[in-house]
Parts: sequence; C-alpha cells; structure tokens
Amino acid sequence: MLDINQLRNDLDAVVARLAARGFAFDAANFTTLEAERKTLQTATQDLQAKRNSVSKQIGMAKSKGEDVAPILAEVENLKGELAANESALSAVQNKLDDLLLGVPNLPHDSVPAGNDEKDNVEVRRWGTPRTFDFTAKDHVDIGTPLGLDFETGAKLSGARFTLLRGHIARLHRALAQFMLDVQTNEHGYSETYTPYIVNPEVLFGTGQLPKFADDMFRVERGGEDGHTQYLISTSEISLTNTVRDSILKAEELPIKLTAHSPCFRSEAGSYGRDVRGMIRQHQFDKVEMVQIANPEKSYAALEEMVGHAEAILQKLELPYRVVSLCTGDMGFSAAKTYDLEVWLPAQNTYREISSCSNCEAFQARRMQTRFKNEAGKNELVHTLNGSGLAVGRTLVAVLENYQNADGSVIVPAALRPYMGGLEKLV
RNA sequence: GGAGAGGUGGCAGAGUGGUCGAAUGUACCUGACUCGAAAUCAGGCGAUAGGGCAACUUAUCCGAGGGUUCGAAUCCCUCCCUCUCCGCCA
Repeated sequence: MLDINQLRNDLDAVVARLAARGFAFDAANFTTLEAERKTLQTATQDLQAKRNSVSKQIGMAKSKGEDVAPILAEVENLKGELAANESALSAVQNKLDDLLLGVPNLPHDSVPAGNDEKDNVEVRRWGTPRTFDFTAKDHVDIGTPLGLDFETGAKLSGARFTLLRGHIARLHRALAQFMLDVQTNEHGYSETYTPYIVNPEVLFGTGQLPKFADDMFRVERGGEDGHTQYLISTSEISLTNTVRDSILKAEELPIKLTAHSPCFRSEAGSYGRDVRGMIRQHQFDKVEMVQIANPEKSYAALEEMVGHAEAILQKLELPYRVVSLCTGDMGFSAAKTYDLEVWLPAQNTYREISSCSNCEAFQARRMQTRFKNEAGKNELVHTLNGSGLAVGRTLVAVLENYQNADGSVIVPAALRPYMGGLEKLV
C-alpha cells in the first residue's frame, strides 16, 4: 500500500510514477473520495466529541442525584445524526481502502523504464554455456527415463503436477537441502519452517489479496464452512508476515529468514504457456530468503540478497545472467526487482530461476510492521524477498546442463555429499 | 470430540455501566545523589488517524466483528485464539 500522505501531497508525481509501470491511477476518484472523507471525518469527530461530553455530564449529574431528563432531551437527535455520519464515513473509508489496496508499489528511480520483459536490462552474466557435441535434449526427454513421471502426476492431480521417482526425487531433495545449508551456514539466514496454509489477512499483508485471489489455491476445513484459508504461493508470505503488527527494535534489524517450502499456484491465465515439462507447475518447491531491513540499508540488502541467490548457481556451476526488471514487468509489491535467469540449453535461452525484490515499505504498511528509529519514532521497515532458489527449475537446469549423450546426467560436485556420493544418474 | 478457565499497555496484573486509554508493579528514558556504577529519590513513557505553522487538540483502539445504552474494557450475540482435564491421534 502506498503512503496516503504522499498521494495527498504529491498526487501528480505518484500518478506519473504509476503510469511508468503501466498502472492508470484514478486520480479524480481519489480526490473526490478524499474530500468526502475529510468533510465526513471532521463532522463525525465533532459529533462524537459532543456525545462524549454530554455523556460525561449525565454521569456527573446522576452521581449528584440530579434529574437528567433535560440533558437527555437535548441529545435526542444526536444519536441518529452520529450514526448516519459514522456509516457514511466508514463507507467512504472502505472505498478509499479498496482503491489504495489495488494500487501497486512505486518503482525505484534506478528501475529501467519499459513495458514488458523485452525492456528488462541485463546487468551481468556468469559462466559460459556449454557446447554440446550432440543434440541437447530438454529435461522431459532426459528426465523421463530417470524418474520424472508426468503421467502419474497428471493421473493423481491433473496437468501441471509431476511425480518424481528414485534418483530424480533424491536430486530434488538434495537441491533443497543444499540451498538451505548455504543460506543458513554461509549467508546468515535463520532456518524457518512455516505453515503452508494461511489466513486471508496474511495475504493482504504481502499483497496477494485482494487483487490476485485467482492465482491462489483456497482451502476449506472439513466439517466447517465459511473459513476460507489459502495455500501459500511462496513462503515469502509466511516469512514476511512473521513480523506483522509489531514494533521492532532497531538493533533487531535486519531479520534474515529462510525456508524451504512447497508453493501452490493456480496459474490462472497461463493456459498456453510452458505446458511441457516442469517449468510451470501448480506445486513446486522453493527455498526463499526474506529480510526485514532498516530503510536506509534496504538497497544494499537487495544487492547482497541477489548475491546469495547467485552463490547457489555458482556452486552448481550453472551459467546465468542477472536482469533488472523494467517498470512494466515488476510484480505488484516490488519497488525494484532483479531476476536470475539460468541457461537452459534445450531452449537455447536463459529462464527465470530466482526473483529478488525490495518492497520498501509497501508490505510493511499493509502489515503494520514498524521499528523504533534513532529519533525514537515508529517507522515502517522495508521488506525484501528472493528465491534462493526455485528447486524445480534448478532441477530442470541441472538435468539439461549436465546431460550426456548416452542419456545419463552428471551430479554437480556440490550436490554429491547430499546424494550419498553418487556421481551420475543413469 | 466432551468439560472448564481465560484473552487488558513491552511484560506482569487490577478494573464488572459514568469523570477509564485504563490503577499498580516491572522494563525503558531523563534528571538528582556518586569518581563511576548499583541502590534510592523525582519526572517521563502506548498505537493509529484527523485538524493546526506550531504549542496543542479531537477521534478511535482493552482478542475480532456485531448489538443494547445518553454513555461499554465492563452487559448481550457470533467468531477467533490460549490454557487445564478427559477422549482420540502422527
């Protein structure tokens, strides 16, 4: 959520920055609602003050044993008038809230301008894509004989669900363990295990609700109705919301959390895309990094976090590039985002495998997460999140980059300790 | 699933219809005493929003949401959560 004071004081600039990310903000509607809100709020508060003072008078009169009937008569109309004002005010407040909750974050000044992924800017590359002396297969063709089982996944749960068997299943587990070990042992994140089912207000906090309900899986508890909860689409949601509704001490920052969790995404609206293989799944695992940061240090933290994600790819010796997303391609809550794209030889291209964002105070404002700054004032924290990394896509990258002509796959050296020393999948 | 007890400020904990955003203790901050510290004493110390250049001021908030009332932390309803005992269970 944006700072409403920024909208009040600097509306034109905010509208322009939102336009840069392709969002048309209804400034006229906002201005009208704000004017209504101001009038109604002042009037309502005046009436409330009057009611309070009269009620006090009644209390005092009664305690002295005086007759209160005259005072009661005086405020006969007050109640109805107040109720009307209060409900009008809350209606306007709700409209304003609805408006604001649907507005994406403002892009940081350093974010390249652009409309879509074609305008993203490559920041750097690491590693050299391997040259094959045979035709490289994609992960479906390599993986199926080794234990990637799309048919059974589909039989159990439908399209975009995959079953893993044997060494492939173990490789998947090894990747998650390896990533978690690197992030905790080398980068200072606290290992966290979180609920996968969360309450709706948690999703408001990180920005998935109210706008992106269609991307989520909903669950109902057996034997109960009316209490819809949601499967997390990333553990960013549960990790970031651990600090909702709290005032932190400055010295607690930064809080660095990591978790390995499944992620559930309905992928509504992506029907034609990436239907083959396990690039785009309804369920995939991810090791997530989250930082709760002092605003002054959040951009340094973002660069650092990108490095934490890169470290995984470097240790796995997978070529990748770092891309700065343009204004038009960033997610709803992000002020700035770097994507890591790993080399996939079969597609002859780089594909997203991590996304690291600084959300500044956007989520903190929704979650009411503050800290006591040096001046002793409560100030909103900045929140950052990044994948370190998406496990399923990393599995794809390993299979494709480490394949041999005979259909076997070399186990990257960094993963062998997690595979009981196994060097090759056959 | 059954029975019971609770949810109040950072923490502990009083308050059961009126001047209560809320006693008291503790933590924390400031000052005094001290070479310094501890102890002691004095003062301060919640959040959010509105109005005002500001000093300041108004409103709202006692798990959440409704209701009764001139007036609700306090009474009523619904829900959520925590604890104890029993049952069940990985």
